[in-house]
Amino acid sequence: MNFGEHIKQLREQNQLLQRQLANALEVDSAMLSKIERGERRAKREHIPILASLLKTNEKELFTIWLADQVYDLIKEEENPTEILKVAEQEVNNYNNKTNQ
Amino acid sequence: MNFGEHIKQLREQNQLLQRQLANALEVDSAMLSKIERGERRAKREHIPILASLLKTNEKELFTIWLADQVYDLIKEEENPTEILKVAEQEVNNYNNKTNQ
DNA sequence: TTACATTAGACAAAATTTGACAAGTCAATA
DNA sequence: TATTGACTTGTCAAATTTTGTCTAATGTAA
Repeated sequence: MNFGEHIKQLREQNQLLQRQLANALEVDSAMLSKIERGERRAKREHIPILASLLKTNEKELFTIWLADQVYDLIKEEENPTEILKVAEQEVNNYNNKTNQ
Repeated sequence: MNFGEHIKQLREQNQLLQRQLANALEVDSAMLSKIERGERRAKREHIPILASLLKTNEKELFTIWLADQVYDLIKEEENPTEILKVAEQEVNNYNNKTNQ
């Protein structure tokens, strides 16, 4: 489930209209439509507002939001999993350096 | 090992100067210095040139190059590993959809 | 000192992203 | 069939980000 679909699903569960979410985020509803379809990106500061309105966990939503951007970066490549693996090594490597 | 450090190491192994690599990439050497220090990003079309001059595997270098961008995206976050995990689920999910 | 390699800062140019607006589709219903 | 409301689409200028050069600085070895 990518970010946009996720938002859409939660929005429908909560019986909200795009217009209402859009209003809360201070964008027009065309913009929210784009966000749901992944044509535009929600802003970082939109996440807490969305989490609150959609009654979902903010950290989790934030994680999905960022994971979506990671996915965008690698989805067209032939070895996306390998790329993620290397990125993870970087993360672990950095953790080792700072935590010792 | 991030992309810049990697390039630098290979460059030194091959006893090349920044100026020489820069020349091949058609940028000035200040630019190559920035690339090595991660202050600027190499272009996609730089990768094959670098792989060739540095006598290293192009695909692998390309993977490191992209992994670096992924890492940049998540390194400041508190749960980078979790973000990668979610991104990987996306990848797998998409593979399932298209391969069945 | 001189020469050469590398780095740093500033800045304009280029590229990308953003978001509003207007017009469009679609479905429900009067 | 006309209307209304929800959502989508295309366009475009504005805003933001990224890029790469230039100049000056720093480091270093002869």
